[in-house]
Amino acid sequence: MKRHSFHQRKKIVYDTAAHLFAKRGYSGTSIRELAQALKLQKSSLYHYFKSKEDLLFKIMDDSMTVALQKIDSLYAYDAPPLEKLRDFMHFYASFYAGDRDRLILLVNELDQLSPVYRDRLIEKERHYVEVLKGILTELQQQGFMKSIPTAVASFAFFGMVHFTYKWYRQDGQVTPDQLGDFFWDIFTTGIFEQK
Amino acid sequence: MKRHSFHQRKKIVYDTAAHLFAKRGYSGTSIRELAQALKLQKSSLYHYFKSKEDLLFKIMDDSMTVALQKIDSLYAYDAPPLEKLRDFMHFYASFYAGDRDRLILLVNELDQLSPVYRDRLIEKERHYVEVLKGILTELQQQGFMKSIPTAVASFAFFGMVHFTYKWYRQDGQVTPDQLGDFFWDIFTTGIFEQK
DNA sequence: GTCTATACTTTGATAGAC
DNA sequence: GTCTATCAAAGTATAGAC
Repeated sequence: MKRHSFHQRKKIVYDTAAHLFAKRGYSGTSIRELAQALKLQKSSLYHYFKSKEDLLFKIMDDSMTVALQKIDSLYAYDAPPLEKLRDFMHFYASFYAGDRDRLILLVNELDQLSPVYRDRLIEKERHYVEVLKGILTELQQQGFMKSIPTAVASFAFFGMVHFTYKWYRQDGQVTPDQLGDFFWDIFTTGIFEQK
Repeated sequence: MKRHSFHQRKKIVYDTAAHLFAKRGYSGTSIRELAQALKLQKSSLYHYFKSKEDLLFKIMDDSMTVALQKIDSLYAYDAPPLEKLRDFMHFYASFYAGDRDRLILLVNELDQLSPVYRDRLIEKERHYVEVLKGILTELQQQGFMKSIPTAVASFAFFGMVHFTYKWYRQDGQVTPDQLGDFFWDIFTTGIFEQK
């Protein structure tokens, strides 16, 4: 560890923690185990975070912040809603296919945080949903979309994407980009053959 | 508690455990907390299960067994694949909308079990997936379905349904049956307006 | 920054009286 | 079947030397 800079070491600590938390759960992972994985003593870890909860929060917050920045940058320009939807889906599907550990934490471990921390993340989470709902509303107003509630449709989409961590493997036959294509296809026109 | 039969008491214990495990996670819930919720002493609980892990396993196994029985009974008769798909989706969507706690455990806590227990459940889980993949394969052979990989389509569906625990509330505006309709609609023909 | 040593709490589980 | 009492192990976190 000493061969790296503080920032590099910190990243290793956080990545390793994210990996263990994702694999065995936040509550199911002890500081001891994290220390063993890093070949450090428990006490040494507290140089990189002030508590276990603080560690989880920072991992999750960083991940959401990065994702939100990219999503927002997708909308700096004014595109037609159909194009926005396609971009959103491809970005979202591939972003988390590329960082499975973080996806797992964001989906599963939010409730492990105490209210103060949790509320700050829920607000960001809401932002994701609102972006998609906004696009769908636009699509409906322009007559492109069925009259399904935008909330139901949004959560159907997030369900498809978030669930990928249970089965999708990046080293398999389907690339993240293809995955985005499949999801786009299913979500917009369904699995049935068009007549 | 004493006013009920052993079977009734046991059900209360297991339901309460399922609720706590779902809410705060298996690792995040202590036997102490469960005892408090039931107004019993910790030690008294061990009359109903032999270990915490045993408790989790039994809750999950019971739930999967019931679901599998119902799913299999849906296929005792020979229906066209289109009808099977519709039945499967409606059953699945409404079954777990009605027992949110169990759904959460099945989706989230499988990895908390040691291999011996886990493997038995994974086998049952595989059965769910195989049923749906089988239906989709039939649909493809008969030319009703696009050439999307059946695995991707299956997991897209399970993602939509499993994710409901994050947002769907039975006391809201959408009934479980309507939810099944919406999912059917999205999954088969997508959110876009048909031309 | 990392170590040793330690404080203190909470954990799952058992023994044995009633 | 529920209780009191108790245990060993594991949990998070801190103090202070180097």
